Amino acid sequence: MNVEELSGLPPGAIQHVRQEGIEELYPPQAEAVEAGATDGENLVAAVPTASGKTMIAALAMLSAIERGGKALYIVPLRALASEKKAEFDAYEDFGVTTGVATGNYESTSEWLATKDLIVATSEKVDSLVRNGADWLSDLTCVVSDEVHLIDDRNRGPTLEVTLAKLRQLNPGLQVVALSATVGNADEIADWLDAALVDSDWRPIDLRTGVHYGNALNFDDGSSREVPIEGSEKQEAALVRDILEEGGSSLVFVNSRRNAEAAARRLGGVSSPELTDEERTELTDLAAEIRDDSDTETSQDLADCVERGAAFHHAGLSSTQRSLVEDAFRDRLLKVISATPTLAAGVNTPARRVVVRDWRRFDPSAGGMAPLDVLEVHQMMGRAGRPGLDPYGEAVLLAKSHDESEELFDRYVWAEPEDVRSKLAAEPALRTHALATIASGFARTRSGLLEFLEATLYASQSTEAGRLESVTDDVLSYLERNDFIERSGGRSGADDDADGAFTSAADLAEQASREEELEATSLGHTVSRLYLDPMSAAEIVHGLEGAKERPTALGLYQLVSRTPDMYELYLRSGEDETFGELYYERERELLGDAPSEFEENRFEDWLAALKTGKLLEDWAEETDEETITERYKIGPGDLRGKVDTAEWLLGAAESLAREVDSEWTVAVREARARVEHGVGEELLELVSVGGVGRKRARRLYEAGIEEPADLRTADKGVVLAVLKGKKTAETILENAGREDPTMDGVEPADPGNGTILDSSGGRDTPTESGETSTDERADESQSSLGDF
DNA sequence: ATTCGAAGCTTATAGACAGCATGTC
DNA sequence: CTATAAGCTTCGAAT
Repeated sequence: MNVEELSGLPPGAIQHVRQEGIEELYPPQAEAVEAGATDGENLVAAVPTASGKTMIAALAMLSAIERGGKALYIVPLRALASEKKAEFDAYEDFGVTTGVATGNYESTSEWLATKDLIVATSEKVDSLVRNGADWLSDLTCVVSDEVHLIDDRNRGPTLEVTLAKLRQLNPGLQVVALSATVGNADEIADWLDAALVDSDWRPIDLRTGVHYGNALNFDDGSSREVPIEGSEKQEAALVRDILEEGGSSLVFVNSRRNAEAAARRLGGVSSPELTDEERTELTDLAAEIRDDSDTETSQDLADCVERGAAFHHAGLSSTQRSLVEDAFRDRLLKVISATPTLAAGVNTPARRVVVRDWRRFDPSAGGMAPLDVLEVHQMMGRAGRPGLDPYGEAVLLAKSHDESEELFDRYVWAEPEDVRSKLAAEPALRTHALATIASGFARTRSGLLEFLEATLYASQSTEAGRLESVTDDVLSYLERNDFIERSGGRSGADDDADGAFTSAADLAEQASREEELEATSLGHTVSRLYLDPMSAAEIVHGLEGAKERPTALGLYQLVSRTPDMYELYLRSGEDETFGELYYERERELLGDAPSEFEENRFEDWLAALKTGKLLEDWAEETDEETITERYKIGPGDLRGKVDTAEWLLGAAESLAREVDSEWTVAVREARARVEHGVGEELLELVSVGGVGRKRARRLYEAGIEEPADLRTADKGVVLAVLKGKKTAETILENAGREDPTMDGVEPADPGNGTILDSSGGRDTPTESGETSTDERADESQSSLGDF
């Protein structure tokens, strides 16, 4: 189908598509159009990555917008949200505006109402539904990208419930679900009342194979000799082999450490192939990476990058991840070794993909468990860069002939697994049952069950009554913890828990005499805050049990033990370290500690203490390098923890207000301290624009203790402390100083001179610059060892 | 004695959404 | 209870 044949798009859209160099639609795209994608029909497109899925979505969204509607594009990752946003921004040429809604990249709800197309994470959409964003009812088209993630134990139910809610909210809504190729795309299509486009077609040929010995054998029967030289590893031979032809590669491994070690080795392969120009650019890139964060991980990454290789995992900061991804896309980096982060993330295609490890540690399996076919296929799908590579190659590594056979059977020839709903898991249902009741989607037990009937779970469920019994467990949990109330009707729904209802009439009759379920004020708050009810219960309980003002550590440990915080892992020997810390600071901790004899629970408690201690270190201005080294984590982990703590403590503050806790202020202060990473005494300074933890500390040491001091302090001192003239001016201006200019001001040593502006400052205490730089340095030295 | 390397033993294990209101060094 | 690579430590052989 030629793009000229498309109808119903905004004027200019076709021209835009042609400017992108697209004349003909890919077969799956044409199929999607024939299935009614541009006519508002529901559609499930199960097609490989990089086969033009976004185009299918775009055609549906643009035609919906042209008909006067509004479109929503749901993505699983924040990084993908910004990637899509950048892509859709080009539609502005023909008058289609795009907005983004994610947790950290914020647009106000009113502002989103003015946009034609909105990109959001599934959680954000869920949250918007809970908070009743009124523009949601204007939606006429919803796209769900990577819809197979419904299978994900943690986040799948959110997507599933959100789609069900949007459809209920908006009966005429067009749903377009984009999925990787999965076993049961037809089931998903049935669930969504959608037409199905199920295709293996790819714009670039993908050859998959297994490397064993010196040979690379492909699925089409062809083979290629890839000899191993000397003591090099298989993946090194494969990377070298394709690099000699000018192709880049992506190596997937199963742990961070392996990713780093592999990148170090692969640098030896890429380095000799670099041109002088590339070397210079890579040196700059390495400098940017070191600049972003001063940690060992950054150093290691920068060292690899200088040699044309990189590793990629969640320990990297988001900046570093983007730098690596961009440089790889620009063909500056020749090889990346990555954990699964890269398989599901933003688009980073390579000529050759090597899936080195096909087993991963999984404690629930008691050891190494094989990866899902779907996951391996997702990795392999990264092979082949449209327009750059003649074909893509995906290679698995075998160490024996038997393994080679197994890999062919298990992954090369195998069909991906079915997508199975995980909604009946109690943690998921706990959250979504509350949200569904709180936002008025259901008012009774049977109403809730009726709503759940509209989910994929119900359409897949084989175990009759399972959803019902989990629902009852969850409802009684919610009631016990004061998140919902039952009123009217007969008391207790349990008496009919075992008799599954059969007809709609039964159901209606049951509903009519059934008690009402209503969220309490606390329940509403919890739902709106997007907290797991169990987290909320833990926090409320902890705050209510506090006899005296909670310390920062107490609050940090409290939020760290909620299910919403991904705890740090307790390493061997650390149970002792943190056991000691626990006895030392037991009094600060909120709530009841489990007994030491309940081993698992006590260990969780200590793991939360470890996480809490990390947050305390951060709030005591310990530098990034020290923390990452002390806890053996990457900069990305630290920022992630701080971010989550900030969110949870913000929520905790709302909860504290809700239950009239007397510790609201303590919570707020603890939150502000993690947010800025500073001690209590710097909280005021840090509120001035341009002043962060480092600058605040230096200003404080120079005797400038609060924003008011900035307005009266000697400019020379300020300049000496803040280094840059421009920085100093901006900060003084932000502090509200009348005359912030630094023209003609010379840096003045605060140590032996006056701190006050000689021309008449007011009440700045001269004696307060006493915490000397040396003292602080000593402090951080000694705290290094006390672990 | 010193150095180097193979062999044996120990150790540790992927990812990342969310409130609210604005901006680090 | 299922694995595996990396990174130590140890031990032995070659220098």
